[in-house]
Amino acid sequence: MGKPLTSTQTREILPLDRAFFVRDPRRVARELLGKVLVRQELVQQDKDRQAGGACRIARIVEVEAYRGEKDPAAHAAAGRTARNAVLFGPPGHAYVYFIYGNHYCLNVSCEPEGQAGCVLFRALEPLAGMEEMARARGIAVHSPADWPKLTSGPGRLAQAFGITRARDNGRDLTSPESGLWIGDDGFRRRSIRVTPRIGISKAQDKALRYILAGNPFVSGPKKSN
DNA sequence: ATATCGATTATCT
DNA sequence: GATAATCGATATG
Repeated sequence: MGKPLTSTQTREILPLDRAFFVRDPRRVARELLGKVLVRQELVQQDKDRQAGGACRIARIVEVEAYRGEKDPAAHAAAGRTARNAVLFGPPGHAYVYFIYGNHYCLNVSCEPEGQAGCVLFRALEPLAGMEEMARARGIAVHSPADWPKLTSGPGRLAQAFGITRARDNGRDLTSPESGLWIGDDGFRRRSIRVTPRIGISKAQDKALRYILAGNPFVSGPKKSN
């Protein structure tokens, strides 16, 4: 691709703390742009936690905010159920749901416990572990031009990171110990764009989709980027 | 480039 | 029984 991508340099990644997620999901969504999602299994070795297995890292470039019971398009709109219970629990945890009989989608819970706001991950820019992502996706990747097929779209990124409801629903995304977490690698984003959400049938007028302007990994029709 | 459609199942009415 | 925060394939301009 001829376009400038966000940095792929390897630097220390610091996990986000719980307080980051104790805010309105619109604010959390905006702040999550430019952060990274990490899948890194940790194994017990002697008395230390060691990194084990392939490490997958990707930058968050597109998210949507869902506003709990105030939001007709949110899964929590009708109150707490068995499916959405995580949304009403503590902030910073993974809410994973299964959709269209085919795909998983990843969200992170926001706001204080008892309030059900969340942020949906819609697209990522792969930074490391692309071979592992391709294997998880079941596709061949021949060049960087194929990378968007790994993580552009909520179903795709979940599959690339091996995320399922059975495995990851309720996982604490603030701790590297959990093997799936969100961190800050020092990247400083430039402009952000806000648009209506994609793929919903209710509350379509509200602008609650946040993207890194011009990033080639953002999903959906080009005009919405 | 845009449009339409089928797949496939957990969840809720 | 209907629906759904999607994807990939196919058709058409």
